[in-house]
Amino acid sequence: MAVRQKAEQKQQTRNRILDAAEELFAQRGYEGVSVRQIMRQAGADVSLAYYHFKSKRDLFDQVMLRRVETLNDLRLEALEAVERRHPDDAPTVEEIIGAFTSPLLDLLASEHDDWTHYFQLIAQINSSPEWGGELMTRYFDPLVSRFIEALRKALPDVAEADLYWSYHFLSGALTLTFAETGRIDNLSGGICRSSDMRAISERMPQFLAAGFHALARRGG
Amino acid sequence: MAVRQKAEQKQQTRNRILDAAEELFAQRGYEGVSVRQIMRQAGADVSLAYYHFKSKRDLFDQVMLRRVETLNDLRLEALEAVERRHPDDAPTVEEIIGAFTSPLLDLLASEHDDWTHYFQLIAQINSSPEWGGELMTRYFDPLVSRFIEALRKALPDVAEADLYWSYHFLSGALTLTFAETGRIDNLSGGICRSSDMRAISERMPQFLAAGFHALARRGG
DNA sequence: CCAGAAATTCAACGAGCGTTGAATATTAGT
DNA sequence: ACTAATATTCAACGCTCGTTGAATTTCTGG
Repeated sequence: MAVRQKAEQKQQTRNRILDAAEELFAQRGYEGVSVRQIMRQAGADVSLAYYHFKSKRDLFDQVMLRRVETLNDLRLEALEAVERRHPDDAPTVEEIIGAFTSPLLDLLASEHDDWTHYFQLIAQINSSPEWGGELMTRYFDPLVSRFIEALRKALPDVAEADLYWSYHFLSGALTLTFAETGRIDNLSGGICRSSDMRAISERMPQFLAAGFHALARRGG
Repeated sequence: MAVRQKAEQKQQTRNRILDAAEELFAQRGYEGVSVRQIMRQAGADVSLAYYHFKSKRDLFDQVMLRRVETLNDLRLEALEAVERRHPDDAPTVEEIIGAFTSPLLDLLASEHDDWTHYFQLIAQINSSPEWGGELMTRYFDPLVSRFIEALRKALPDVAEADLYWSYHFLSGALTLTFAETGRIDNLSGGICRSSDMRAISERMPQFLAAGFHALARRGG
């Protein structure tokens, strides 16, 4: 039964290319990596990249798209689970932020595939003027708006501007943390490790929820 | 009196090159910009770059170095001013964070030169695995350690790990905010603007100080 | 088993890259 | 005014870049 063998192989190659591209883009950025380097790492000929993808830029977009739906679905699911646990009242800010962050931690702990490089890539995109505004908006806006709506319910008296700025600070803390640059390892002299997801999940939602409440008090 | 004319002109050219490099590196990253593009924007010949600087990488390092001392001095000065106002007790967390952030706002408001691109560049460096760990440590570690020391005094019962993680979240929020990617403009539909420094200075220290206190309560 | 499709390789293009050494214009010291 | 030092330009090097079209191997359907 060698049926469907070719199509499977094609997907497999395509994924090997995407894996290599994801890792290298995450490490050195879009412009810092050549198609030749990607294909060398993928163990395939240069021109094969242009059989599977339209251009270098298209390859980059497909790297982004491959995982974004999974991520958004998991986050939405986590938020809905939290809301189901509160049929009458609103969930707490900390619970909502937990639903936003814990899927990232779960994915990093997954055995099937490695999300490390994907999160590093998003971190770089997010703080780049060239890509940050547009790409992040395109891929994450609907989901983020959904979370902000939930946060608005949890903080009924918060001013709109305070809500968006709070989310912005959250976004910065989140992306730097998952960028895993090793900065905190250096700075703390080894007390903290970038890769210590347990330490992060125990602290980040608490830290950020307190920030949200502090700004919400401003308006009320 | 045309004395010293040549040396002045040299500094002027050098600064034109640094200005162009700073802006382009900030927009498209180190690898995304060629020496030729920089020199075109500076209005000078390509090879002049190699008269003033050893290499592209050296040019990049000098872009970093040109402003880092000014920035670190202002921040240290702001911290010491805050401490002078508290001869007996410790300053509050919010005051310390204010000393860390307000120099950035002051510099952005300065008329003499434009710090926008420098902060954008640092934001990208900070969240890049390639540069983030090492470069940030090299340029900012002594100053940051000094601030962490002040924060430790303001939060006497805080655990070391909580302190470093809190600073890490602060660093993420800060760098994304000064990256001015326009993300918050898109997301908020115009309610918030990346360039609204007043809105930032009114909110960021408060938000972050609340986070520090929340984690400090964990240990105590 | 054979034809046609599909996946992969080979070879090359024009362009831009970082960098250099020699030539030239400009200024400084005497 | 002349010379030496300095600042800037010109021309080119070898290399890698993104991309393409044709050749070739590998699999599929009848």
